[in-house]
Amino acid sequence: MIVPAKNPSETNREYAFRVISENIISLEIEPGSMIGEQEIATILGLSRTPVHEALLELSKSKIVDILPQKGCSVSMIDSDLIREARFLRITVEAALVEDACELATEADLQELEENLQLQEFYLKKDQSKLLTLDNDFHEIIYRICNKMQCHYMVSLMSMHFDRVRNLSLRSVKDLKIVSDHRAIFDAIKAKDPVAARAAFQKHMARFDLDWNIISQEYKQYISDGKN
Amino acid sequence: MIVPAKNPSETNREYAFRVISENIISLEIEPGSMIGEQEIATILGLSRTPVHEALLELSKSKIVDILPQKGCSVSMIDSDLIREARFLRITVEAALVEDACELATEADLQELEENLQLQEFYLKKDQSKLLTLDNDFHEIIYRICNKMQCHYMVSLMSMHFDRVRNLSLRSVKDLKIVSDHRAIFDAIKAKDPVAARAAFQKHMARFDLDWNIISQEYKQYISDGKN
DNA sequence: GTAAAATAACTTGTATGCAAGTTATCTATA
DNA sequence: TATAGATAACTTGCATACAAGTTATTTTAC
Repeated sequence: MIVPAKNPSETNREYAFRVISENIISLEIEPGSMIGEQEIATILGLSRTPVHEALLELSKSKIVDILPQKGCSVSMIDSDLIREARFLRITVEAALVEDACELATEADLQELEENLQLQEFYLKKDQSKLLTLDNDFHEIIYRICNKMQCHYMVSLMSMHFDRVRNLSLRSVKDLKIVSDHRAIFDAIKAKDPVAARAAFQKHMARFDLDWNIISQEYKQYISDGKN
Repeated sequence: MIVPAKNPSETNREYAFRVISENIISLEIEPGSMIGEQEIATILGLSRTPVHEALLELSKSKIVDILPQKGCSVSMIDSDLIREARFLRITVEAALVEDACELATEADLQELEENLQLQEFYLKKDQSKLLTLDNDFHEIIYRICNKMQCHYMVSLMSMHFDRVRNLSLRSVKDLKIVSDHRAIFDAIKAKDPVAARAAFQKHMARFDLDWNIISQEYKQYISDGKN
C-alpha cells in the first residue's frame, strides 16, 4: 500500500478516504483482498474511527464490501457495476457536453485547451499522468455546467470503471483517448452540441472493445466468471 | 421530530439515517435549523456514533451541512442543488424508460400496474402516500434496468428535489402525477421508447411550473433569495 | 487418527471520553 | 453605559474501550 503524505488541510477521515481510494483504483490493493480497519489505521498512523468512516463512504458505491463482524474486502471487478458506472457517465456527460456548448466561457475553453496540451505532452512521456488529466478534463466540463454535486456522485461510482480503465491503459496499446478529448473540445468550442454528443459517445464506446481483452488478461480479478 | 420504531433488521446507523432523512424530506425538521448529534442521539436512544455516521452520509449530498466544531444544519432549499438533482433524475431516468421498453418482463409490467392502481386509489384518499408510491414507481424502473446502484446515487441527491415535491403537493392542487405515470407505463408496455421518453419528460417538466409558486409561498426556507 | 466441542483470536458496531475549536455569557474596566 | 477580555458552555473530530458476532485453533472424547 502506497502512503502519500497527509495534506494539512484535510481531516484524518478525508486523508484515509483519499489514500484508500487511490490504492484501490491503482490496483495497488488487489481486487478481492481483505483489508482490516485496524490494519489500515496502523499503516496511516490513525485510529480506527476515521478509517471506519472512510470505508463506510466507499462501501456506498460498493467499491468495498463491509461484512459486519467479519471484515472488509475490496470488491472484485464486477461487470454489472462497471456497466452501471459507464451508463451513468455516458448518460450524464453526454447531456453535459451539449450544455457546455452554450455555457462555456472563453476562460473555460482555455482551461480545457491547457489540459489537452498536457495530455498530448504526457501521452508519450508518462501515461500514468493521463488518468489524472482525463479525470480533470471531465471534471472541468461538470464545473462549466455547474454540476459539481453530480460530479461527486458519478465519480464515486466511476471507481469501478476507473480500475478497468487502468487495466485498459496497460493492455491496450493504441490509445485514442487524447484525440477523442480534442474532438469533444473542438465541438464545444464550435458550440455544436450534436457534434459534441457524438464525439463523446465515440469516446466512451471504446471501452466496449477493451472489455474482451481485459476480461481474459485479468481473469483472476473478475467476479463470477460470466461476462 | 417524528420517531418511528426501529426495524430490528437495521443497524443503529441505518435507523438514524432513515429517521433523519424522513424528517428532513417531510419538512418536520425545518430547512436551516440546527441539529446536534447529541440532541438526535438522545431522541433516538442511541450514542453519538451512529448518528454522526448517518449525518456524514447525508452531508455528502449537501442535504445537511456539517460545520466542524460548530454544529450541523439542515440545508436551506437551494435552487442550484434542486436543479442538479432534477437534471440527474431527468437525464438518467429518460434513458432508463427507453431501456425499460426492451427489458421489462410481464412480471415487471404487472408490478408497475399494481403500483399505479394504488396511486389512483390514494389520489383522492391520502395524498401523503403518493410520495412513497411515486418513489416506488421510479425505483421499479431502475430495478427493471438493473441499475440499483444508480438509483441509490440519484435518490441521495433527489432529497433536495423531494422536499420541494413535498411543498408542491401542498401548494399545487391539480396534480397530474398519476396520469403521467400511467402514460409512461403505457409506453413501456407498448415497447415504444420514443413515447416513453416523451411521457417522462412531460412528467418532469411540471416541476418547472411549480417553482414560482413554491418560491413565493415558502420564501423563508429558500437560500439566498435569488431564484 | 478423527470428529466434535470448547476456546481463543480475530472482525466490525457502538458507547464513551477527551481534544480542539466556536460561541455565548459574564466580568472588569473605562 | 459601552466595550473589551476572560471564561464557561457548547459543538464536532478522533481515540479508545467494550459488545457482539465470526473464524481459526486447540482440546477433548472416542
